[in-house]
Amino acid sequence: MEPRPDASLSAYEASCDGDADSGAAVREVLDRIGDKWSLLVIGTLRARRLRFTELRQHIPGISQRMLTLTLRQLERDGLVVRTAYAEVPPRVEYELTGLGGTLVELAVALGDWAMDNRRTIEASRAAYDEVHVVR
Amino acid sequence: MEPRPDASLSAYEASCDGDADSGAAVREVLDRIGDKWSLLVIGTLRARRLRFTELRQHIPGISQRMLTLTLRQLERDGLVVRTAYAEVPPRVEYELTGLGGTLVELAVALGDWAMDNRRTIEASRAAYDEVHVVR
DNA sequence: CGGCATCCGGGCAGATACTG
DNA sequence: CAGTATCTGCCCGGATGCCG
Repeated sequence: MEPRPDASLSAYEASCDGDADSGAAVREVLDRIGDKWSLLVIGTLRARRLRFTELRQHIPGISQRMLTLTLRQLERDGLVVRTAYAEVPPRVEYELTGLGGTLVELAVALGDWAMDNRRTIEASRAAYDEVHVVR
Repeated sequence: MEPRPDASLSAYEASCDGDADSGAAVREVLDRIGDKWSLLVIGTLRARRLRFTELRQHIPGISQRMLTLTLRQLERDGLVVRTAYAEVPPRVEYELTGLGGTLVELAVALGDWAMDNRRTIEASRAAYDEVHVVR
């Protein structure tokens, strides 16, 4: 399929216009970047390339396993490049690709949105629970 | 997707600057909107309020259960309002709140990004698999 | 129509141990 | 240091049935 001819036509609108598999494509990509860690990893790499352990320290709560798996997926999708140096001890660095660079802005924007609105969301949750709690 | 007034300080930077739980807050919110369906639901509601069944039709592949659960979470977070009409047969409509409206732009931007880059990503995956496939 | 309750299977993700 | 390998538990999410 050709790139969208009309820039004002969003993916959601396009997916309503009879292009059956474009919606599926959006979901497929959204599944990848919308998982638990991908956006966080991408956002953490916004400034500079980082080593595996550095990356892990900047993302509290991620396990070694999940960081490895997430990085493999991002590498496969062409969002991140992995560079291993033949040294002892080994050193591996990760950095964003050009494609990853176009996504990092959105990742940071989402992170900022989360920061800006977390108080509001917490309050909303508390209010909701106040009403819906099962006593 | 307007940058914040103090555009120099992103959430990621802030989370590196000693505010220990801001990173956790970002992850918490990202967990919510970064799940399988939330962004899709929000994006689908960008134009107008929709009934439950309409929503479901616009999001192929979502089960009734997951749509219900997703809508409950979004309602709890104050991103969506649920309006039930006392009619027979019953009618329930969902629409974005003001807060949800600020997020929908990011959701659409992500969807557009996914659409614009899906070819590239597919190619990257194919190339990666070509090298890494286990024969 | 728009749910909720229940069951259940697969895979996601943590913990641990081991390796180049 | 930067991973793999393996086991395991548990939660996500689909299917089904029932209800207001």
